[in-house]
Amino acid sequence: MATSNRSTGEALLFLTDEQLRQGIEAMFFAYRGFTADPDRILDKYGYGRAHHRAIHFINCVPGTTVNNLLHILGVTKQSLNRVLRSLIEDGLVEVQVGEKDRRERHLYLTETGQSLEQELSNAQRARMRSAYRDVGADAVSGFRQVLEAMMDPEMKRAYWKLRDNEGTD
Amino acid sequence: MATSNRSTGEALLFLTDEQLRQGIEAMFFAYRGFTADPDRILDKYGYGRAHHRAIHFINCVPGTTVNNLLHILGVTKQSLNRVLRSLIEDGLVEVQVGEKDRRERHLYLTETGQSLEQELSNAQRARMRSAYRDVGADAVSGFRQVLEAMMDPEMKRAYWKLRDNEGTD
DNA sequence: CTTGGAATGTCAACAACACTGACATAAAAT
DNA sequence: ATTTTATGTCAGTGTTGTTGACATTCCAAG
Repeated sequence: MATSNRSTGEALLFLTDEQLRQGIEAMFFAYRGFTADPDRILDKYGYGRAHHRAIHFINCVPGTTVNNLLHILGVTKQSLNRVLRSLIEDGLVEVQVGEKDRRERHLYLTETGQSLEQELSNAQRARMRSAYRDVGADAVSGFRQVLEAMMDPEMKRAYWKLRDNEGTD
Repeated sequence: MATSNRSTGEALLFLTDEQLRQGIEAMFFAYRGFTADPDRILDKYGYGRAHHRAIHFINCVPGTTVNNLLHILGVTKQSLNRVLRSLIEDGLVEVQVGEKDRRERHLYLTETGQSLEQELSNAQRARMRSAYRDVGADAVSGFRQVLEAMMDPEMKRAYWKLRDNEGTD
């Protein structure tokens, strides 16, 4: 095996291409599991993953503007607009024109929207909780560290911004 | 320091909805980073993520059949076929009719295909390697454990089957 | 050997959701 | 008054998933 140079410091990080490839595949299969439960629920309502993402972050940052959501989700406004339109038509999302800047549209989940958000995130959390329980707290900490290290710097900022919001706002 | 307030030391399972939600968002943002580099490369050649997945697993299990690939990727044969057709036309994948069962098509990467596979996986491995180095071996182990625990049982089997193959075959 | 069913793979059409580009509207900023 | 910003809309395109229909091949029962 490739772990022949155990004595040197480098060997502590088993960074063979083989190990890295396994990480890549684990990421692929795990993400499938990660989205499987919400996908089944969304299908019932005729929605897709794009709707889920919008609902998730509107719930997370109530009153967020379209532009803000755009940056978090990393899609074009045309793409987001299609999704938002259907959510608004179906009464899951409410729009409020900004008071200070009346160009802005602030987005909120209605009660119906919140209930779908609950249904979706309950399913997703259940899987996450079960995985966490299987492996223990130390593994979870490592999991989060690696994920964060894998993000683009921009995304890392968005991620932290969301985490700050919920503490202060 | 921005690193989380109380993650490392405690052996408790902090399974609050809030902590789980952060895990969900980390997964979302990290997967974006995970696919960003290959996506840029694929774009140059006019391919998409589906092509990447096919190339990856054909490289991983040379001579695999269409049906086998179908199950690994979790798509319909029609969807896979479109992708395979373009890869074959472009000379990246080679098809061999099965000797024992001539209904089967065995898939192999050509030299051109292998070189694209290298380009793609080098980019993806570079990010993975960098993330691994940032966090250390223990965190990596935890990362892999959680990912595996998040997979559907079916996918976990596929994941292990791939890891077995490369040792024996 | 022939026939019918199962397995495998291909072709065609369609839907979801991303993209770009062009344009419209309204409001804020200069 | 003009420019910039935030948002929304229309049209067109591409990738990737879906279903339905069909061709090919194998195998087994008659």
